[in-house]
Formats: sequence, structure tokens, C-alpha cells
Amino acid sequence: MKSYCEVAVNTPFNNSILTYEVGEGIKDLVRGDLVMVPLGKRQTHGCLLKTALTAQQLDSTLNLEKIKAIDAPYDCQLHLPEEELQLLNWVANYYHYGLGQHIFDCLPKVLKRPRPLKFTQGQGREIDFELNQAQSDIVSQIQSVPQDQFSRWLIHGVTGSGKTAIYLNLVKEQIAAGKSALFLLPEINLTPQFISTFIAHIDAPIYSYNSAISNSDRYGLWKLLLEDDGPKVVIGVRSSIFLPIQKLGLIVVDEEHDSSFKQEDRCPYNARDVAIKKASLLKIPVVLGSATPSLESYKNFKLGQEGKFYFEMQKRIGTSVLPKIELIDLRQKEEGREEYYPFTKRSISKVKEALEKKEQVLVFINRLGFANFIQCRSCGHQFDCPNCTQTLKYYRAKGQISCQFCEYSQPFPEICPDCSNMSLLQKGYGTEKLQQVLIDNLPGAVIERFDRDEIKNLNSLEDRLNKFHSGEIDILVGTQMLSKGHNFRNVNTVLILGIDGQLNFPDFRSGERVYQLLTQVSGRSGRFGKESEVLIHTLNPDSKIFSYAKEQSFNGFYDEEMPLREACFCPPFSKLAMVYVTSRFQDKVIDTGNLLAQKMNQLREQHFPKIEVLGPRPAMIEKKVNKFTWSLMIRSEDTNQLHNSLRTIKENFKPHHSVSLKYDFDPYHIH
DNA sequence: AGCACGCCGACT
DNA sequence: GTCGGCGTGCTC
Repeated sequence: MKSYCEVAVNTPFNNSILTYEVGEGIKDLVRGDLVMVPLGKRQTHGCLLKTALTAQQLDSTLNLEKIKAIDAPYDCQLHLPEEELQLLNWVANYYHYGLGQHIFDCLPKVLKRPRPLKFTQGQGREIDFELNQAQSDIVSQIQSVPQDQFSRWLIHGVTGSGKTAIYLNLVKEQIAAGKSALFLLPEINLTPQFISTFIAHIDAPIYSYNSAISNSDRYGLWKLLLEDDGPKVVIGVRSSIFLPIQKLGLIVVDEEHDSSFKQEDRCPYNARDVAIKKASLLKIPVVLGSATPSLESYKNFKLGQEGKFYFEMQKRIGTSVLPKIELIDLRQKEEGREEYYPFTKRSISKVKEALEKKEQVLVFINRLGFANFIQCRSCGHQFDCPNCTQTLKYYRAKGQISCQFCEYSQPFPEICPDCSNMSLLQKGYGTEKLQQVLIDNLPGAVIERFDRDEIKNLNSLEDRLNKFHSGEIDILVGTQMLSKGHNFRNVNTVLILGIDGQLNFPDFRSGERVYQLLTQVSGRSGRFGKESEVLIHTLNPDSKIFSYAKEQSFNGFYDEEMPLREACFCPPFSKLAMVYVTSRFQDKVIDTGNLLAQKMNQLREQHFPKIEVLGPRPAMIEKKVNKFTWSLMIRSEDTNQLHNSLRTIKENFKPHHSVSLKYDFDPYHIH
């Protein structure tokens, strides 16, 4: 009597769940075990979902003749515990992604001879500072609920209000109870400071999991977690939510609003939301923290439904004071501004003042390069990428204009190829340009950049930060990279440029992002008692966002933004899903997009009246690396209808072979 | 996504 | 003749 199994296979098609015969070599394996799977003419990996199925239990449309046998386990000493498999399965369904593919995206690369796993033993020192009233209230409230039940908490606390001490106390409590804790951070460059705090005070091994650790450590940690259920702390980025930590007692998600928790390629999950799901499956508390919660979390928690708790911490601890915010009105004309454009007389003199006081300065701009694009003064010709709908950026250090999406680049042009005019304008500015303008205006000062072009790995990151901390560098010009987490003792002046571009970005979250950025950046300044200033260059000084930032109005932004979101029926008042249609042929993309919209509208009329179909429309960047993308937005207040409409499409709508569809549920960046 | 098959034009 | 481009179709 033949026995069959269902396997989540590492392949993109058919939801990745396929049926096989149970061969002799795997007859003792169970759900969650990994196997070698024959697929067409090749072998790939799979994970057993159901075993010991009889022929009668199989889908009747399957041709039994065609079912192959699986004979070999995947010899990697890994398997997926039931809870992890359930979480992975929930994620695959929720985000409309293949389970098998997602499983093998999460699993580490298997090595034959892994090196011993590196980790740090915490020193478990007593906490040598007292919690203030607000902090200890929050800790005791979180500890007052049964720790073997699902509960969720949001700590909305200004930068410097002491969230870390709360996390530390909660984690210590778990370790003392013999359980483990998972601490999620949005970005790897925030890891070092938390690690050192945890090492000092936690009496347990501490593991980190992020893009900087080796494949060997990745694999080693997985194996260790499966074998060892002793108390430990894991500090990691997004993907650590899928680590099989046993006896997990607490999940903390710091900076819960951060977009880095959302995976943009492969399975588009949001680790913050997955963390909440994981906590509910494991029946444990999950604590989110942020100075600027996402509107989703704010609405979700502040309503205070069953099992959801919201805390506010408005005061900074110790000597730190919130900085004074000044708006630099770029509409005002200034004689001779070319010299220091895009700065102003005021902002340059503020920088000079700071340098004279032997203080350091941070300058933020969310753009790379020297000029955003090049245009001919005479005929208006722009230099575009041949492979992408994108202008070429000028990088002066490289002497090239190049595309930010593909490999294309060419030497900086001397003359216009259309009209041979020699006068080419450089439009828009990025970090490279700001650095140059500052060098020209501040002789003797050391000015360095802190952006993706300069900081390529953790070493260069630490190197540049150390040089800044030690005073070798006077001014750092950086992108968002510089805005998160770091504390600089000697910085009391911060400049922000190019914020208008973000304010006017055509996305319902642009206001939220700017508010978060301003708060974040302001937090970099004046954390050590001195008076500090943030200077924002803008053409919209009347924008409400700035006045909330200026007044340090804690909830003003939310009170203003929430009704706007409600009026335009945007999240958190609706759920969104994107469907992206991509192909090398533009006509195929447009045809498929229209067909899809038609089909979707049909579904709306017949089955899912609460969904709304918007589009199709070309993606923000229609052509990237010679592939065209159009998108459909599906919106609904009814999550089930939204899911079911996508599922129906996935099962019944088969586009032309050259066209691929990608789904994004709860999108963050909309392309 | 791989991988093979099969149909066409180009070339030692 | 056959090499190889890529369009099409299949994978339990």
C-alpha cells in the first residue's frame, strides 16, 4: 500500500505545495522535516507538511502515475518545529507568497564544516540606575499580566525617554524565569549599542542575527536554537522573527514604525506584524516601542481594545533637552547665494558658529550624488538612462553620470548630444554636492560623507563614526543612514535639506515619514544637556508638520493626520494590497493590467462588494532594467474580502508567459 | 525560477 | 548540414 505526503517545495509555482510518494528513505520522517525533492529533471529542497496520506485522501485531479517518490532526507540537521511552521504558513498565506519558497528564504545556507558559533556571554550586572516613575509603572504593568498569555503593548516615548531601560528590565525578568527573549531592531547599525547594554546587564548568552554575520554563524545559530532551550537573548533584524527560539517568553520590537521591518523583495512581510502573530501563537507578550509610532499601531493600540495597551512617555530623562527647531525660508531672495547654494547665509553662519565653539555639525539630505540630473541650457535635453525611466545622476568623484537602478553609466558629458551646446546645467543636489559646498565655504574644516556610497559595510560604518566621535571630523553630511540611533556628545547643530521633496512625495504616508524623520533627526542633537538647534531648509515653512515638530507637540501630528487618513480612506482606515504586473514587453503589461482590472471588477460585482479596484497605472518607475511594471491597487475595509479576491486571482488568472504578477499585502512603499 | 524542446536564421 | 537564439510549456 503506497503512502503519500504533501511537501512545501522550494519553487515559485503552484503555491509551491506538491504531492509525492513516501519513499523508503523517508518513511520515518514527520511534518517539519526537510527532504530532497525531485522536480522535473532536477533536485530541490522541500519541507514535509503532511505525511502518511492514502491515495483516497489525495486531490482527485492528481494523476497518480505522475507522482514521484521522495527517497532522501535533506541532510542538514535542521527541521522546523510546529510553531515555526505554523508561523511560516500564516505568513505565506497572509502575504500571498509560496510557502516552500518562503521557508527556504528563511532557512540558513547549510555548510558542511561550520566554524564554532560566536556569541557573547552577558555579564548580568545589577542595573545601576533607578527607573523613574513612568518607567517602573510601565514595567510593573507589563509584568502584572499573566506571562503565559498573549498581550500586546505599545510604548510611545520621545527619544531619550528611557525605553531601553524598560526593555532591559523586561528581558531580565524573562531570563530569570528561565525563558528567552527576542529583540528586533530595524537596522544592523543600531545593533552595537543595544548589544553592549545587554551584555553588561543580562545574565545569559546573547546572540545577534543580521546581515553582517557569516553563513556559518547563521547556520550555527539555527542548530543551536533547535538543540538548546536554555535562556538566551537574540538581538536581530527583520528575519530573526523566524528563528526557532525555544521557550520564547517575550518579543520586543523597537522602532516599530520603521520601514526596514517590511521586506520589499521576496515575501513582502512586515516583521512587526509577524512578531504580533508569533506572540499570539506562542501566547506571550509582545512589546512595541517608538517615538513616532506608525498610524496603524497608534490607532490599533490607543483605542485600547482587549489585550492591547498603550503608554506614553513625554519626558526625556536626565539632562537632555529637546532641541529648538528653526525653519529656514528658502523663498526669501538673497544676494550672492550662488556661493553657498543650496545653503543660506543663515545656515552657513550657524555652522561656522558651531565650529568656532569647537562643536560638531550634522547635515542631512536624503539624496546621493552631486547633481540629480543634467540638462542642456539651450535645448532642454536631459540625460536619461537607456534601460530605465530615470535621469542619470552626476557623481563628481567618479566623473560619471550613472543610473541608480541599473549598471548604466557614462563619462560626464562635455556637450549636448542634441544641439552641441556646451552649457549643461546641473539640477538638484545630493550629499556629494553639500560636502563640496561646505568645503568651499569652510576652509580648514574636515567634512566627510555618511551615505551608501561611502559606507559599504559595518567596518567603514564604525570607522567613520569613531572618527566623528573622536573629533577628527567636524561635519558629517549624511542620508537617513545617519539619522537612526546614534548619540553624538558634541553635536548641537543639525541641518536638514531637501525635505520638501519628501513632503511633496505622492504617497499618503509622506507626511508620516517626514514627521518621523524630523523627530528622529532632532533626537540626534542635544542629548547631553546643552542647548541645541535643528535648522530645516524649506519652501513650505507654513506646513503643519513643521509646527508640530517645532512645538514638540507629542500627539498633534496624530490628531491632524488621523482624520485626513479617514477622509481619503487610507490605512489605518482601510487595508491595501498591490498587484504588480511586470514584463519586458510594455504592451503585454498594459494588456494584462487592463484585463486584471476587468477581472477584479467582475469579482467585486459578483463576490466581494467591499473591495475597491484602483488602476491599472504605470509604476512610479515604469521601466527598470528594461522591464516594464504597472500596478493595481486593491483597497477594502474588509480584510477577508481583500485576501479572497487576491486568492481568486492567483488561482484563476493566468497571464501570458512573459508576464509575471507580484502581490504586496499591507504595502509600505508603493511602487 | 529552471530546464527542455522545437522552430527558425546564420555560418564553419 | 548543425549551432544557437528565444518563445512556449511543464514541473507532484
